[in-house]
Amino acid sequence: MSDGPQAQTGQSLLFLTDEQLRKGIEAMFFAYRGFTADPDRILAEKSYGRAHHRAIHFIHRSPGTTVNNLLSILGVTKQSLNRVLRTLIEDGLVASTVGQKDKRERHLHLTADGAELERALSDAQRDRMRAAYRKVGPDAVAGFRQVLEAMMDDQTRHHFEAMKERTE
Amino acid sequence: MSDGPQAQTGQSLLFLTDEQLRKGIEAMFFAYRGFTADPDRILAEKSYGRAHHRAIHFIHRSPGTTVNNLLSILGVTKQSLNRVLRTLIEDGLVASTVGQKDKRERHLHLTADGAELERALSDAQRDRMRAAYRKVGPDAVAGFRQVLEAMMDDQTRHHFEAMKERTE
DNA sequence: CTTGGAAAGTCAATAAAGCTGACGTATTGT
DNA sequence: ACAATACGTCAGCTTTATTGACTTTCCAAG
Repeated sequence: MSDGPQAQTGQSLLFLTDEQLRKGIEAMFFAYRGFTADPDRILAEKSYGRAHHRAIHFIHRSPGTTVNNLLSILGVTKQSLNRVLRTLIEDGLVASTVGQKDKRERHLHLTADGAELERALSDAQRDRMRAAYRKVGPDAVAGFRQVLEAMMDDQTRHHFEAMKERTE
Repeated sequence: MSDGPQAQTGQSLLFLTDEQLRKGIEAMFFAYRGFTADPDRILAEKSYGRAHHRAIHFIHRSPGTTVNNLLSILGVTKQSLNRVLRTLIEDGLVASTVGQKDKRERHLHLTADGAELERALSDAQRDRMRAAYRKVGPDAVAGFRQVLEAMMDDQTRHHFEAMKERTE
């Protein structure tokens, strides 16, 4: 699998042509679409959308998070998140409990059903990612992660780093 | 910048934990959002959306492409694409010409104005990607591209490969 | 203890972008 | 001649987002 001039190492990257960059842009577009395809199918069956998936994902990763916190991570408006959150709570996938220290806050957790759905969704994505990782090897994976982090907004990277520290 | 256990090379990848995979999933989410943020701002000014961006991008990359071809690349319905295409043609960014060989086909091209907008949009993304590439170096970039390609659907990768061959 | 502001929830209106289904027209190919 | 293809379009629907305005509850500072 020859990968074109940009894989020749070192020097060639100093001549980053628009064409090479454009291919990176497209790879990002196509890969992201493939990346969301599996969960989308599962979600469609339950008539949920990506918004629900994102909420479930971040509640799973940060149990007890507040609505405001979720808002700043997801970068959407309160109204948008609330519509999603309401259906998840009604359907018994997410539990909302009043804060002990600050009673204005609601702390969000996944219920057993919610955790089950989270599992199904992330299994699908993990399988795809695991397959990709296995295919290309650890060095490529390290590079992948480095580029992704470098492409994030500063504020976004801050969210990401903060969560990394919690678990790594 | 230590990058956790998965950067330790070789062996560690055989123990791909769910946590490590989940971080890859999130990095993908955050990076994609950062990646589309710049063009989104430009598009919002002209009251266009991402759908317009995608159409412009692929018409630029494959000048003279037909509607059906664009449909299969973008993976949307005829009606969805048509709504976007109509506004682009009305606004004078895209030209649609009747096919010479097969007069049922319409061949799509960017006008001067269309090319100008394409340039503005891709410049924003290229700058971000160039910055990321410069930051992490050529080996990481090669790995990045390899993982992205490995994550695509087979059919999608076929689109991507086909276009690669045209230019590389 | 009052009051300002923060956290959350909600109502209404709007928009972008996708979908399905049904049709019509021009053109091609069998 | 006739079926199939490529395109365009009409109508109606859904999801996901937006903004603006408002209420309730609650914390904390003056």
